[in-house]
Amino acid sequence: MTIQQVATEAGVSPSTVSNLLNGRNHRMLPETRQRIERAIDKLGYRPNRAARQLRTGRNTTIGLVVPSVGNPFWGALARHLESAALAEGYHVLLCNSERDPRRERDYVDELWADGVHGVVLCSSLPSLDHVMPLVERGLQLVAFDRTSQAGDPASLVSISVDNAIGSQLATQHLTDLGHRRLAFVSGALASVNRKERYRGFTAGLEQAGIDPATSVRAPVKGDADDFGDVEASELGRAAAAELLALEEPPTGIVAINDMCALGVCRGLRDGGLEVGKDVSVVGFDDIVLADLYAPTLTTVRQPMKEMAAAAFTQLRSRLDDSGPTQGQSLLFRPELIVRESTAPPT
Amino acid sequence: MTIQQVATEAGVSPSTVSNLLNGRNHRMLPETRQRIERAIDKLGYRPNRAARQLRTGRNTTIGLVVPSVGNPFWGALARHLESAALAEGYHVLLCNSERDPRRERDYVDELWADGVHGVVLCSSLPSLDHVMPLVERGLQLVAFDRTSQAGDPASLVSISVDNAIGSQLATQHLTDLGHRRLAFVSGALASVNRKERYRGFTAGLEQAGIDPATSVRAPVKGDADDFGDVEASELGRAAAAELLALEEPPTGIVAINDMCALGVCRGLRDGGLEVGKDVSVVGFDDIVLADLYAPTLTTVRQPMKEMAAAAFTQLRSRLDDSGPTQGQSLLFRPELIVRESTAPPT
DNA sequence: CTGAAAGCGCTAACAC
DNA sequence: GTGTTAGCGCTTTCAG
Repeated sequence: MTIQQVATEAGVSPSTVSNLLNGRNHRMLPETRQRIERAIDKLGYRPNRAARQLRTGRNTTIGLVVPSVGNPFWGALARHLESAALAEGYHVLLCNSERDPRRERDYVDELWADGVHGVVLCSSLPSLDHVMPLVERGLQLVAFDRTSQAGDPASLVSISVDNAIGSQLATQHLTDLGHRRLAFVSGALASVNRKERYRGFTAGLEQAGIDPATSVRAPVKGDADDFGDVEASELGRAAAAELLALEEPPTGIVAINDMCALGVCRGLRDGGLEVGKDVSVVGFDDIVLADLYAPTLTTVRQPMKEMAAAAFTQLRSRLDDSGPTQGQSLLFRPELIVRESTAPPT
Repeated sequence: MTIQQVATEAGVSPSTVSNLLNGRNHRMLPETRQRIERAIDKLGYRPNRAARQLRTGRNTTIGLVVPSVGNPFWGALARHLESAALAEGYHVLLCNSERDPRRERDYVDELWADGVHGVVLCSSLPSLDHVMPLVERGLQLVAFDRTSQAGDPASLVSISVDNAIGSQLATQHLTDLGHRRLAFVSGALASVNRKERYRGFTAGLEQAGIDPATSVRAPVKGDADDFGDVEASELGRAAAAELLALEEPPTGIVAINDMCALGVCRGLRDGGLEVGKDVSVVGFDDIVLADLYAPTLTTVRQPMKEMAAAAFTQLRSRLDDSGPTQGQSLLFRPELIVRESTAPPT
């Protein structure tokens, strides 16, 4: 089923069919157009993308590289980005880096080799050097959940929630409730957003007149290898056990994200404590499960839908050349969602 | 960066480079080979996939169409399938149908138009008629989580857990504990696997000498529109409310999947009941969260990793022409995982 | 063992 | 308005 056959069927030349296919339909008689459309329908013709791409160097696929589809947060991003893309006739190629820098780079390379010119990269890495060569050759990059850094490519778009504010809100919520002994639970602070969340935590403490030095960041050990997402829950659980073993366990815990928070809750329960009573826990992300859990989880919501839509819009306008070529940062406002997992200390 | 430039650099012809690229390297002197490899490295050459595909009609991408990446169960499938594919140099293009039959068909069409010849389809639909035209043209299809049906294409591979046995195990577990008033909570029984799970439920009841007519399938209303996955939890929650309003509420509940079960637990809690004490709940899938929830969720585990690996292996061998062309069904054995959400009735 | 040549399906100048 | 033409980068006979 080629454009040639359609042309023959419609009694026109391939280029006329091509013109129609590419929206240059003012260039032909309405009746010609009709004939071509009928031929297309009759033959069930679909343009061959490989040929089209070979010719134009363009395509309508964008890449999405996420740390882990095992975490519903990233699943939600995928859904929303896909919806936005689909509505404009774009496709999304989803890649799962498992927070492995090599895999991340390999995927971006692969995407580029596949002719994908726009990628939404949810990178855990502080530096984007590993993808710079491609950016220099024209790859359009949107960094998601990672604010701009000094060494970033000039054309980079960054889309992120304000992580520092988010976890400061979380922390402040706990101090407002009267908690004084707080802990921050995370894996390695190996990514930009994690560092910022930690910064928000300490800022929140200081604001409440608590010396950050007296608070705990757990787990203290194992910072190097505990960076996963599915593992986030296991990590939270283990961290909770560690915290409970302290002389003066914290009464309030800020977790790096909801999966981790859920693990923390599990760990506290292992230790015989009741979350939302003996200990308060705050998460980050507001995944669907936060509202299902027992107790329901107080957390910091990221406006995912808006962020995903922005990511697509930015990418699209740059792929079109219709947008600015200058980089920019979009920082979204996080929102504290208070539920049952937090309460005044007993 | 074309094959021509590599050829020039290495002082050979493009076809020799192509031969090397395609594993026909016995056809050349070792030193020629060396020269070419050096040239490739030096120039950082990567074959253009579009061109290659245009020429050969083949590619190394497989499609995965899932009902919803918002459900961690499908996220887990994506991860495992991707791992298996990656190890063999294949890519996975993930598509999210949101259980919309039209979207499902459109995606399969799109994939085919993109030159994808193999698709893992997690279809909710009893009939695969909508993709038959493509199968007739050579699309290799693996149906996941959907057992073979009478009208299916002869070449179809089906990979699924034995759903009937799974939910029979779940039901039996409840009856063994002494429960006599049971309910089955699901959205519309619109898919093959859901029907089977329901069948397993009734089989389990009969085996325990309970008349299925006295048990409840909830929700009774709204069967048409409540077929989603993220919504599964909301549905479970609403269903629980309905059940509690009955004169004699069930003491044991079998849910269609874990997300739904989590919603049920939430709904029971809304009603002031304690799961694993006042009421027992069993899920299906064994998502990561089943073991995090409070109480931890008794559920039926699907051997996801093995199933995903099988899906890829089957697809691959058929794309290679190295496998059988006959269809086949692979039914995996589910496993009951007993946790805290089930206990004898009080 | 290596090279020359044809063409996959499409698009975009450029003619007419 | 519509057709002609020249490739995009690659693979694969078929010659040498």
